[in-house]
Amino acid sequence: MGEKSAHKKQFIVETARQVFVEKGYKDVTMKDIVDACGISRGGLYLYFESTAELFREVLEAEQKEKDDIFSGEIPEDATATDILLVFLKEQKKEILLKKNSITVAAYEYFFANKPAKKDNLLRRKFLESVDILKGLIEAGVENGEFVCEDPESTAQDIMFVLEGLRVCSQTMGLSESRVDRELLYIMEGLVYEDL
Amino acid sequence: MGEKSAHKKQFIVETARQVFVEKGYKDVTMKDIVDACGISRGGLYLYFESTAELFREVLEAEQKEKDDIFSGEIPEDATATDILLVFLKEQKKEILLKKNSITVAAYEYFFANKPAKKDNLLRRKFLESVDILKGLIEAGVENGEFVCEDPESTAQDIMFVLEGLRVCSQTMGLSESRVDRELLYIMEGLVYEDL
Amino acid sequence: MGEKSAHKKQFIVETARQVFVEKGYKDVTMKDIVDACGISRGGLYLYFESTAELFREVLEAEQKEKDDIFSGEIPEDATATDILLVFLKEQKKEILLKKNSITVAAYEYFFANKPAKKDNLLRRKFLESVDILKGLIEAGVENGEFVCEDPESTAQDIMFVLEGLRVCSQTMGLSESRVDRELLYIMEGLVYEDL
Amino acid sequence: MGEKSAHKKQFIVETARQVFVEKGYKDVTMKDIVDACGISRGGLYLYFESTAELFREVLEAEQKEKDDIFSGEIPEDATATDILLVFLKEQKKEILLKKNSITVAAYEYFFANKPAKKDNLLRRKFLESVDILKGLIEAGVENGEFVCEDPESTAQDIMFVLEGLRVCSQTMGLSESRVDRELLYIMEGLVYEDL
DNA sequence: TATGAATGAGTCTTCATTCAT
DNA sequence: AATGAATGAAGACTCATTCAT
Repeated sequence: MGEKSAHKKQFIVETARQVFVEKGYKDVTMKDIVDACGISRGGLYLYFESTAELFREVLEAEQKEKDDIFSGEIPEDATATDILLVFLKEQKKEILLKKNSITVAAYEYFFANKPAKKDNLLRRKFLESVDILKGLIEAGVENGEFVCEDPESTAQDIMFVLEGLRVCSQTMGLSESRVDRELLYIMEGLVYEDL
Repeated sequence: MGEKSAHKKQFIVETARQVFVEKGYKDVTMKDIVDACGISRGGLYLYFESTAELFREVLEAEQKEKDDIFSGEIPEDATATDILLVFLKEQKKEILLKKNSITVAAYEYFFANKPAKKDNLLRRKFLESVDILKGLIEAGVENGEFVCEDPESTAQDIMFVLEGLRVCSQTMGLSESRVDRELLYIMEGLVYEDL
Repeated sequence: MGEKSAHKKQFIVETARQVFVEKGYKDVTMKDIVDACGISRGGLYLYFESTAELFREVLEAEQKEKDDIFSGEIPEDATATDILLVFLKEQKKEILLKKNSITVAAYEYFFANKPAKKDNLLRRKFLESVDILKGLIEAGVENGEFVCEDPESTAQDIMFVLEGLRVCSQTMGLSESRVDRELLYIMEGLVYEDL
Repeated sequence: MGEKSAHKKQFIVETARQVFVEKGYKDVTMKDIVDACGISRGGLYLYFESTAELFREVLEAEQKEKDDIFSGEIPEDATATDILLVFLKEQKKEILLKKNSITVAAYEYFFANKPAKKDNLLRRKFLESVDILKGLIEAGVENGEFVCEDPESTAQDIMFVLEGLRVCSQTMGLSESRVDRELLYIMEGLVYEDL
């Protein structure tokens, strides 16, 4: 595949992402992609043989873009609390977003397709996030910001809560205040002053 | 609709439930139902005009069966801790179940269909559960079993965690030990001895 | 068939008439009739084996009701001109009616079903009307009201014009003024004073 | 759509025309068209999304072919009488045709679909014909061939008669002699010598 | 590489008709 | 006579996929 083709492939992936964001995973047809991209049916098949393959590439591209769970800017002298707050704020934003998130499509995809554990992007991302959070909590404990006996479990707990918020937001709707309350609850479980 | 028809309708709902359990929501066609039930195409339409309507009835039937989140047996002299443990154990069982659960289908349905808040079964069930948990925690605090400053937030937190476990289990797979660890984490946050 | 059955049959025919008036002939299903009559599917088949048979009975009932083309009241001392005007006025009313007329359904039926000439109700009615008109014109000529060299051809011409107005009204829409103009044209061709 | 596709589209329209001629409008299914054309179901939908759309194109193609009501040959030195005779002869031919005419299908279509007046092809064609006839009659009056006080009303009258003949022919059947008699009646109402 | 016409399998939905009660 | 549940054939429509150009 030449350079030009690579560009086209990337273009398709980016365009397809929007389609998946808007329609989820299962409802997207090859025609939807073709129409959105303005290319021919045959043309699409030169690059992707199914929506499943295309979706996997969308997810991978997604990963490359934010290889860090902190897409926000973090100042040099930020405390652990600062960083955690930034992280939770970003998660909150994404959780409350009705559209423009690939979340629902990803759930739909992984409900139907169970890749081997090591190939499961959602799982990798989850574990990665747990790890980073764990490090952050340990740092906070170290410098006296946080109180936490089991940083790993706490990190995992936070991730499960976030996943719960995410899915609840998409299935039953969540008000901002309800999300705030939950995130506050998480923070209060960690910071020293509250005790 | 006579008595006989009512039976048939119930039979269809029960049979359809299995189909939804096996295939999720979106992949299920009227033909799948027809085949599973061994009835004619036209016959099914006498009772349900779409898979959506049928699925709603499946969910409602589901609700009627367990109108209480504690389907397990609870002894008269059970402590709050006992009851909470029973509840979490049942949740764990359901979370780890690969199949035989309508969970995935329900998620798929509610991703695609957003009923008004008061009609949203998932939401109703969630809030109901929060309420019951809250009562349980308050009772535990009362008699000195639990330590909890904000029972409602804690109850809600537990429910979000469970929802997170549920969706993670279905999308990335969860080992029993990981679930156990998380549930233990929840319990430890509540019981007195841990402090 | 007992007396009671005859009543029910008549009830079905009358109810079905309304359905045909509203939906034309081809779009009417047995279910439409069943619903309109509030009877059972099987029940309808006891009396009529198809919409075609039912429609024929509707037409026949129609005929019995107005066995005369002059459904309006005609005073004893009416002149030929008076009678002709009454007739044309009634025709005009029917022609301009958007609904409540069986016309379209009848056209649809006879487009698809060509009964033998003697069984063709539309034809019988047409010829009958020509005959009556012819007699009327002859009477008018007799007493000097009309000028007409060939009453039969004139009668037939009038009927063709009315049929043309009818079908044009239903396919392309006709304004009242256009109908008036045409009917006036017909009258002027007959009455003496105009020459 | 490329040149080739345009040909195929035209082929479908022409083939469909025959189907509509044979079965009328309402009884024609997409399958009928597909079978007649020897193409696939999906293929047809590439060009037309319904029988209604297809039928409209058939009508439009019909119009393009004979954009003049005089499809017959008219010699240079023809009199108004000649031309009118040619016109009526063609009309007669079409009226008496049992098949090969799109008439019935058009009636069925316009019974069920009432386009805005300016979009109603039947109406446009009717008014156009009235206009041409009016011009012809005026020319005939000018040179002494015809006697007519109101050429427009007369033209309209002729068109209503023709429409009446057309619909009667298709619903009750008309003998050639009956049509001849009516057309003769029309001519006699115009030409000078008869008075 | 790229196109887009073409295919045909699959699903949805409606309807006339039957038949056990 | 009357009911209405049940059937299955038939038509509408969509979609993944192929293939000649």
